[in-house]
Formats: sequence, structure tokens, C-alpha cells
Amino acid sequence: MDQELVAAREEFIQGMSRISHFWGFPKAMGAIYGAIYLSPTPLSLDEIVEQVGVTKGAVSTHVRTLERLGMVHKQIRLGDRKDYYEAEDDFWKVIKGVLREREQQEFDVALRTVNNSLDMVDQAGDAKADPELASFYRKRMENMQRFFNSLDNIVGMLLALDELRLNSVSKLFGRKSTSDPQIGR
Amino acid sequence: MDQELVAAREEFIQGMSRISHFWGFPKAMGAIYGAIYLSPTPLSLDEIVEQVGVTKGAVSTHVRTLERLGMVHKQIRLGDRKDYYEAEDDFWKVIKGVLREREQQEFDVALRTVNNSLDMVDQAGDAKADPELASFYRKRMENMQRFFNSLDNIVGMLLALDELRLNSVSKLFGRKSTSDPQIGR
DNA sequence: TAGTACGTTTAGATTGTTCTAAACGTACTA
DNA sequence: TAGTACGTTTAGAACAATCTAAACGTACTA
Repeated sequence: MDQELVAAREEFIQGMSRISHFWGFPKAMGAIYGAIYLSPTPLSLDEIVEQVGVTKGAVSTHVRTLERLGMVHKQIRLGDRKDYYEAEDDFWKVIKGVLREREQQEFDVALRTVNNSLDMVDQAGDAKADPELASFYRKRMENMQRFFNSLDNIVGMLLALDELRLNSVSKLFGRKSTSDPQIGR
Repeated sequence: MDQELVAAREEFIQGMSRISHFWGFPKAMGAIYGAIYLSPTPLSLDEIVEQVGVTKGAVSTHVRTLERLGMVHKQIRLGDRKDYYEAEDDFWKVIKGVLREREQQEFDVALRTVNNSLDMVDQAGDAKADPELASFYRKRMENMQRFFNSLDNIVGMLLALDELRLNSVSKLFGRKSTSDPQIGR
């Protein structure tokens, strides 16, 4: 295979691992996604191992996560014991998957945490001394709570937009949207 | 000071450190922000150390980051060698600060990375063998590039909305927005 | 000048995460 | 039945991020 294409692929994969890391995922996971994304045909575990250069164990683990997020899709073939993976190439779906996961896992933990502190203030605060401080705490916490609820709603809406083609979100913001990339090559 | 309020504060601070960590920042940084946010008066480094329980060095470092992100504001007082910090309590501004930072630091690194790989394909690809693969690579990479540009534009718009009160973003999405929190207490 | 009260920097310890290597389980194949 | 080809799990190694403790720089104070 064309040596220069290999180089381009490696550059790309490396970029993906960087991006992955930046968004708080393991580097290898991004690299694996990159490899699958650039492959014209679905890849088996071993092919991924070969292209990315991490062990099979790691690939197995990460590929499972990727599937959970909806970033890759497993393909099984009759009479073939290997699993094959192909990439989801609709990135709005990818974002959706990530948000859904994060939203559930930690997002409303945040809400609950604030609610909880607020409860503590309510129960204790005005009973004893320092009612001023208690009411200040309450004000601040409620302020944050409101914000989290707004965020929560926005994310909820985004997740709900499905048939509407999430892509329209960008149109909604007017400017160039999906065409006319301006950081040119 | 009211023992129960202290407990509520500690609960809150702990929650902030968790959220901070979740968004990819050091835990202590979130805790520090939490302490400042809950204080009715600006806090000095030493007061933060006392409330959060990390060393002065760490506080010094993190507080600087927080300031760069616009999450806290430094206050200097004539005839007082201490620095005091108060929290930004407009979370839309906070988000703005974080996005601006991230956008610049890594966001268009992502773009550049893809652009770069694409260049490599363009230069090398069709010259030699495997023009099919080259064109497949090109297609995929352009797809991603388009997406990044959209994202970039959306974030750009968000950052530009300033006077417009970012809060209106949530109104724009219709549902309950800032009022009527539904995860009740 | 020496002493003190600050914030900052830095070397290295601590901790948490991610990866490797190897054992393992299962199912198919001869 | 033994052997092979696969994906998965796991113990612990390697690595990276964060924090501590202590040295440091500076400016004010006596």
C-alpha cells in the first residue's frame, strides 16, 4: 500500500488520539476510532491492533466503549468468528452518544449535589445563629441550581432532536454552517 | 460559626471538586472555586487554604488558572499585601471563559490536524497506486473537517453572544429554561 | 540591617489512569 | 479428544496528573 497514504493515516490517527485525550477519553480509544473511521471496510480486532499498535486487550476494551457510545458498530459475519467494526460517520450522532452518556452519569449528580447542600442549609441554617450567612448560602446555591437546570434542559433538547437532523442546530446559528470551511487548505 | 452551615459548605465544596474533575479540571481547582463562590466576602489565599485544605502552592496555582478563565476576580487592597478573590457568579460567563480557552488551545488544533492529514493525502495520493483509497481518505477527512468547522462556528457564535445575554439560548430552546426546576427539593 | 508576611516556583511524592502481558473461557475443527 | 482461533479479563507495570513541602523572591517593617 502506498507509503504516503500510510503516513497520512498515521498522522490522522495520531490527531484523533490527541482529540480523544482532550475530551477526557483515553488516547488509544481515539486512535482506534481513527483507524476504523479511515478504513473503507470494517476492521477486525487484529487489524486494529496492527494499525494502532496497542495490545488486543486494550483494543477489546476500548472498542466496547466506542460501541456503547455509538461511535462504532459491530458487525458479525456468519461462519466467521471474528468481529468487525465500522465507524459511525455522522458526528452529530457521535456527540449525541457522548452527551447522553455523560449526562446520565455525572450530569445530574451535579444537580443532586447542589440540591443536597441546599437541603442541609435549609434544615440547619435559620435554626441557630448566623441566619445571614445561611440565607447567603441559599441564594448562591439556588443560583447555581437554576443554571444547572437550564443546562440540563438544553442538553435534553439536543438529545431529543433526532429526526429533526441535529445538523440544523448549526443552521440555526446562521453563519456558514456546514459548507465553506474557512480554515483553508 | 454554625456547625451545620460548615457541614453544608463542605458538602458543596466537595461537590464542586467532583464537577471540576468531571469537566477535566483538577479537583482542587473546583473546590477552591466552590469556597470562593460561597463566601460572602472575598477570600485571601490563606483563608482558602484553611477552608479547602490544600497547600498554599496549589491554591496559588489554581487561583491563577481560575482568574484566567474568568471564574474568579482578584481584588487588591491598598495597604494590604494580601490578594483577595471573589467568584464570578454568572455561570454563562464562566462557560464562555472555559470555551474560549479550550477553543483556542486545542479546538483548532483538531482542525489543523485534519487539514494536515488531508494535505498529505492530496499531495501523495493520486500520484501513485491506490487512487481509490486516497479518494476514500479524502472523503472521510473532508467530512470530519466540515463537522469541525460547524462546531467551530457554533462555538464562535456562542462566544459572540454577549450583550444578547447568553441566557436567551435556553429560552430559544423553548422548554422551561431558567425557571421551574424539576428535580425538586 | 534583620525579620516578617506574603505569593510563586519547583523537586519529588502520591495518586489515579491506561496499557501490557499473560492467563483464561469458549467455540469451532480435525 | 487435542488443537486452534478468537474475544475477554486481570494483575501489575508504566505513565501522567496533581499535590505537598520546602526553598525562594520581593516588599514592607522595625
